[in-house]
Amino acid sequence: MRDVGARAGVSFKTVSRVVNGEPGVSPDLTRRVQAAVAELGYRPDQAASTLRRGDRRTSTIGAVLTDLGNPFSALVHRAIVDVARERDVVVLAASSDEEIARERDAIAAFSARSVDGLLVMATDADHAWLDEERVRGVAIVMIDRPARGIDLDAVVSDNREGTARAVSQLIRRGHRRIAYLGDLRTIHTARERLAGYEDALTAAGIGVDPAIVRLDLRGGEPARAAAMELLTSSTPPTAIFAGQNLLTVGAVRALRELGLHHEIGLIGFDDIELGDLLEPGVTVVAQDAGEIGRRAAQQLFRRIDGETSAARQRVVATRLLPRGSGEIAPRSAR
Amino acid sequence: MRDVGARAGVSFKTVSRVVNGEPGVSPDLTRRVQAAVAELGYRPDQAASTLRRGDRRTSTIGAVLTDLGNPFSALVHRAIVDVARERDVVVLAASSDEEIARERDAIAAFSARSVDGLLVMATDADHAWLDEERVRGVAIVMIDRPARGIDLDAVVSDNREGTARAVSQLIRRGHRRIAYLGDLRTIHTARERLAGYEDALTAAGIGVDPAIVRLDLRGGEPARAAAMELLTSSTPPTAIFAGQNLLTVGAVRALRELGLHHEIGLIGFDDIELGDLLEPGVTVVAQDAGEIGRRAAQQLFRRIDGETSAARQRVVATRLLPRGSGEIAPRSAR
DNA sequence: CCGTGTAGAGACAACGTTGTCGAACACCAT
DNA sequence: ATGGTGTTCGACAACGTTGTCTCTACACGG
Repeated sequence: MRDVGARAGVSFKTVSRVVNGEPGVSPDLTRRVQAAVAELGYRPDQAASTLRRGDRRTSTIGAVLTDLGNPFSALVHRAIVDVARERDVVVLAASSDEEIARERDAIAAFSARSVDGLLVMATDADHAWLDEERVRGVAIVMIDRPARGIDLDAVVSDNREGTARAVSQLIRRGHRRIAYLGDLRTIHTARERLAGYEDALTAAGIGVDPAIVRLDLRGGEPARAAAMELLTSSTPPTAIFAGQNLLTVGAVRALRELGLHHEIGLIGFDDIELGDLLEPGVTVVAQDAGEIGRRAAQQLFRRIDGETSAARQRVVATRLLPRGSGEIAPRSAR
Repeated sequence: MRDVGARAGVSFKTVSRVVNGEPGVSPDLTRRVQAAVAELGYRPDQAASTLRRGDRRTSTIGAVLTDLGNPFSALVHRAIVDVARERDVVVLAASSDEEIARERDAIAAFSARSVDGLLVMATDADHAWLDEERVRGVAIVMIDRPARGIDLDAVVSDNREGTARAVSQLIRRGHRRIAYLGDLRTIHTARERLAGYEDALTAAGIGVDPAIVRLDLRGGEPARAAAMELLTSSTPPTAIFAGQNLLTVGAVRALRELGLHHEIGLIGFDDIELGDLLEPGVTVVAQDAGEIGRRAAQQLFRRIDGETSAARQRVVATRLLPRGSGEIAPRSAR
């Protein structure tokens, strides 16, 4: 700035005025300063500017997602970045891999860089410590899962209802013995989906048989193994509900291996790519990842802009996409 | 810092020393300062620190990818963030959507925040202007595509060779009439893959028939339409090579619709999820997205650490994954 | 012709931090 | 007792900006 001022024959303060479009600079000087800026390739330092300015805004937000490589997180992230771009805000992102330590490290790193806001896909732990950040003036909105131990905005899917609707459909088709494959019970959404499964069975007057409920499955391979075991047991299920996208893929693999993909009903939670091209197509409860990211980001910016209403949980509806596998009736009902 | 100093009964400079672990502070004072830091919940301001420090490092880098929601970009991004995390560096990310204006906006936004380095999946335009950033001291490594008009490090797939190998395999199976579906010719990798296709045909003494080469296809639907047209023409191809993941999906859909998926050969560039579960499995030339992101990030940090050797292009090998569709022989050769 | 108002520009301080220097003090050898 | 040498700390300036105040010059009205 000093150099630009020297070149234009003005003080550096006048350069500041021109750069920020403040009124009260004569057209003549404005032109000269702009020329000098262009010649020297000067660009203002945003960090120094925020340091001095009153509002202390960095126009930067942070997003902590479970796994940036997972399609669901990736779509959420993309939506966040798109909303942020409209406001000339940039986004820092990190993967927590469901580990609280990583999540805290990421938030600390973002906080040290004075982000204006945080979007967090929370691991399963008490999040009361987030209050420290809030006190510092950081806006926070939870994504996909509410926070425990602190009252914060959240944007989530209707995990429980979506799952219940899907399981009810299996029941309507005649299934009575429906197995459940679930992710880590420490994950809030996994618990919600399990509850939805139980809701549907209970509502239909069918008890929950713990023998065909397999939980804490982490990824496709454990899910495949669990499904194999269930299907080859003496009292196999006639349908399977898989509570997460990778688990659904594992179940598909097991059904293929056993040649049962046209016999056993299957519905998965969360869409899987090309699910419609498989034989049969894989029926899923699809989440709207883009909508979740978008609404969370919008809410975050409302908070950053000073909205002070009570924290609120917003639910984004899931959609049941019938593609074949979920419409298979049990042999007994054909 | 001032407050912490007051509380501990020392000057704020001593607090700075303790916080930064500088030697020469008595154990007694160190303890008192640490206690005060904890009590007040003090955390240093990274921006102010960088402003004052000599090296001007922000421990922040920026990544401009084509589409953060696309699985390929997402995996690259994830790998970058993982490498950065080991060095306590955070990552800003943006989608360019192949638009040069968006790319420049993103880079300008990152630059204003004084990133230490940039990773760029370049749109097809002259990138000589990137020199401005380099002059400012920003390290730059190109991802997936080299930069035009400026000599910069790059980490890319062996698009041309990978495609040639795959097309050669189709030829070995007996195919003579192999159609090509390609993305925008403005994209560097799309041109390389097309060249690989031509290489393989030429090497086998088969001419390139422009009638079965369809270019500038943007996404799955145009690809499906093009494949439908080709397959229903009077002289249809016996095999298809699809030059991008979404185009491959489009081709699969067309083949399904026509019931030709067990008749016509198909190989796609870039892996598609569940490609192995389709009937037949989809043979692809798989890129190692994680490796590309990892190596690019590592090279970037070497530059940030001061490596000054000449710019170099690194090639990450692709792998041909035979899954069925690429091993179908033409009717004439059965 | 003088006083007053106003536009335009610069001087200065401050944001939170770190680099540099020097002051105060303790300790040791002479 | 004297001088030298560390050790420990604080005062001060500076990083690149912006907010506030002040100063100058000029136009205008009475």
